[in-house]
Amino acid sequence: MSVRIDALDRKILSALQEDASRSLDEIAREVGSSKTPVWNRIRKMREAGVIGQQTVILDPEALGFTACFFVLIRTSEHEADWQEKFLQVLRARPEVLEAHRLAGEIDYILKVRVENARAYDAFYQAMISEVKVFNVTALLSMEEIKSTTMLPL
Amino acid sequence: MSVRIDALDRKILSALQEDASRSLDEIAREVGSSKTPVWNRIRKMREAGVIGQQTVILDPEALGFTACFFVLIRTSEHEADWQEKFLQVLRARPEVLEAHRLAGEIDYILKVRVENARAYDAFYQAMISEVKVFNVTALLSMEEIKSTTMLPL
DNA sequence: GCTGAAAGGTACGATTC
DNA sequence: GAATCGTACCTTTCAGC
Repeated sequence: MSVRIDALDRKILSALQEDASRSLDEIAREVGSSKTPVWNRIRKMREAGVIGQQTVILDPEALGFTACFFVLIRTSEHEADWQEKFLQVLRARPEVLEAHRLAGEIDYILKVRVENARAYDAFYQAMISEVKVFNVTALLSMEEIKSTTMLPL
Repeated sequence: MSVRIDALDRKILSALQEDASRSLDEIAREVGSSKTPVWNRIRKMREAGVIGQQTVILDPEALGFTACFFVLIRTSEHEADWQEKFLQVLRARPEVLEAHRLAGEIDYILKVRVENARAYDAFYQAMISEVKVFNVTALLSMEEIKSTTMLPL
């Protein structure tokens, strides 16, 4: 499951994060190695799950997703059953891009991307009808200052 | 700049989001078209910026980024100069994966990925030394329930 | 663990309808 | 707007160092 990641691995990961469309040759040149070793390392890291999904970042605005909310949730329920149900609901809803369970007063935070405020309300109504929550605060994003998936390797 | 996105475009985007490593042939088959039109549409959407960076999702835990914080920031400063400085600071810091300017009482939210709590404190100290903020609340993630970059097309 | 080469597949552009 | 084809390049494997 786990792998030792050395300096060369980190360089490879960094290059892939930046632009996964480049050829092995280019990446090998950039990290100061050659094709085969780079390819073997990538394969191993894929198998180990260090490298996950290969994807493409789309422009949400261009596709009509003009509203982004961060949702702070408090609950009075802390049983395992309730939590399991809640996680299922979150995972099933594609507009929930991120969900974290938190330490402290606020129990959960969600990042929700939708077409507009009405679509958010539809999501909110659907969520509270499926699972009981104590308090919900929605923070509306006015401007996406920064958004990256790149870890600071 | 902007493009009309039709149903076929959406299918293509959806397929690319899911797995950008597949060949044109496979994608064409999946969306019910053939290579050339699919390729032309992808090229146009890339040029228009609808399709952005092609990347790889890495496992943060496997790479030692065990701490994730959501940071709620209030400021007393609302002049353009201050804001410009603040944005520069956020954009320059690679541990800030997301930053949004918000409507309402809380002015900004950040998502910060770091090695551990000590690294977060280093980030926090650095940030407040560079720019004046009124109030900062850090929410510590205990569990990443869900994390995706895929828009619900 | 690295190098080099070889085979099969793939992207991309030109051309044609 | 879509199919066919050709070339250059790219991925993947494997034998030898």
